[in-house]
Amino acid sequence: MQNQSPHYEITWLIRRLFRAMAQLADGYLQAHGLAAADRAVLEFLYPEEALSVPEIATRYQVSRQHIQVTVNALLEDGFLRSRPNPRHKRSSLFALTPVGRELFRKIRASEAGLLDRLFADIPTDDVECTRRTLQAMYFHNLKQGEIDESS
Amino acid sequence: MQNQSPHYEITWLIRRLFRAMAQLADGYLQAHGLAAADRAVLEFLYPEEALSVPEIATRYQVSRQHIQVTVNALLEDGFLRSRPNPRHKRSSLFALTPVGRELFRKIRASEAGLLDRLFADIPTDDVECTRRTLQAMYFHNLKQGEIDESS
DNA sequence: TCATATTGACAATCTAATTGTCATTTTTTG
DNA sequence: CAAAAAATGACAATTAGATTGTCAATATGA
Repeated sequence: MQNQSPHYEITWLIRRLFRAMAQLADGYLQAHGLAAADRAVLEFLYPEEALSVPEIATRYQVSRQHIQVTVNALLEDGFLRSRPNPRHKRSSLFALTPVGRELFRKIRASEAGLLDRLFADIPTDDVECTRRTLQAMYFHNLKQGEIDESS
Repeated sequence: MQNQSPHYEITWLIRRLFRAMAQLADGYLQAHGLAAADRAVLEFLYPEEALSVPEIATRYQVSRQHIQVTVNALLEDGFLRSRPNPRHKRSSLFALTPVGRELFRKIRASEAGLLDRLFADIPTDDVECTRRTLQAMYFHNLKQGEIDESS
């Protein structure tokens, strides 16, 4: 895989890194009894923003039904609370409870150790350059993929 | 998602880029009647290397049974051919047929247009820096994840 | 108001993958 | 060389994570 174009190599590496990261992530997510979709929902709500089920589904690019189930379970477990949606009377907004916020904080702490190892030998400048580049790719990519997020 | 640590942001972007890329990939893969695993097998065999089913499974980090099914189907479709394995008499090696090679070449051509758009506005230096960084992350990551590939 | 769209709930289905099992080699080791 | 251990291919059952379809109950907007 070495002698390909740099563009191709980067996408190849993104695929492999995603799989490797997902595999590592499974470990600590399972320890908390969570699935990847649960983590994604918590992540979307970790900023102050409260979102409705359809909004989360749109951002995560999955069906609203899937997120509905995920959110209902997180609600049941006390990680989320709902409050009225000023924009839509039937579809309430969801936000993290203190417990839910603490849970996501713990998940992030678990990840931190892995991240440190993953980036151990990478110079700071390269990290920043990579961050900037991937961000440009992502938002460029998204525009052609007909999404309009702003966060 | 902006005010996180750069490390965290990079992994966040990798997750999002993977999903966005996978979604785009589905389009042209389906057009060729292929699934992601098919593409992965073709990709592993696109270099001259001929591999056995267990070897491919190890590299792709999935169960050998899964790759067995995939390889059998690709063989049936005439994209792969088998030849004796000098290292193991029962487990034959697989390589691309000319048709299979041409198929993967076409897939890569379909991807090329998407890649160009994805990297359209990224300076060459940034591309190279990102490639180098992700590669370091991947191989660092893999070592701790008990894999020992050499390609 | 009335037509259209959205939402939540639930069921059925789908896909990609894992795990389990078994007979058949193959390899290793005593 | 013989016996034990491991690897392989085939097949079945199961799982996880998601989609799609449907429907009744609201909401929204012309």
